[in-house]
Amino acid sequence: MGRSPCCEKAHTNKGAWTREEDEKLISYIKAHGEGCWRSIPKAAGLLRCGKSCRLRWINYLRPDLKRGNFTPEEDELIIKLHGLLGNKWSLIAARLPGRTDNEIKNYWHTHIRRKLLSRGLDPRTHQPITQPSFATLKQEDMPMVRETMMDVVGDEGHRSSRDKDYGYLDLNLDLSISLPCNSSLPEEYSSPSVASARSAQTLVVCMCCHLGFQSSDACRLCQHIREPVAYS
DNA sequence: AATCCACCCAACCGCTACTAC
DNA sequence: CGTAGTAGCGGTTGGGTGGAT
Repeated sequence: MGRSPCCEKAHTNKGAWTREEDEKLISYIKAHGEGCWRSIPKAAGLLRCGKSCRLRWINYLRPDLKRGNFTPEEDELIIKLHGLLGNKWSLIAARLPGRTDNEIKNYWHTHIRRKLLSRGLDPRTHQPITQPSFATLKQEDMPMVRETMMDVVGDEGHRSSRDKDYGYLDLNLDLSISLPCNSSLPEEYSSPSVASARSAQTLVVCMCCHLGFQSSDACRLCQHIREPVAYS
């Protein structure tokens, strides 16, 4: 059983918004707030689906949007945040006041990707294209890496309590993540895939240590490794 | 002047997460 | 606990625009 459509497609406009539609949406939201998007089109007298209204408001009509070119500082911040968060455009946008996820996503694909490539960096991994990188890791390696990452980032994209305590994103956003490589690693970190990463001489950095949280109780790796990881 | 092509960006689509019942 | 409705997210598309030929 499929889901019912979000709106009556036969009676909705599609495509570019007109000035009149914009004005109707703006005046309605100014008067009533952002409430229930599904009901807004009818209430505002628009022949659009709620989804379309939401996108139009968030990406274009919101009064707090900062239009215009990205500054070099914003560029660098986007690059660093993307290195940390990946394609989580909404999380990246949350740290760039006045910018939308859609805007950042477009800007990434049109400008920053090329900028990274020109620097010899893989836009997806942020690693030098000639060196072993995330892209070389096997799929089965990813859950542990992801879990380690989530230990620091927290869920729902909000700052975790540790994040609040340390304000880590303001300290160091130039992150690199890899699999552990240490003879004292517990068995769970001694899988064949880890061994293969070692043999590839991948640069191994515990994210918590890299961020300056040595021996943090929050880090599962640090719970096992009380000595600093030997960097290659 | 006409055509082609690459680029940009607004908007759409499909999916997932969340919430209420 | 399962289902349905809704909001939000990320990937993709397509129209507009400007430069090159």
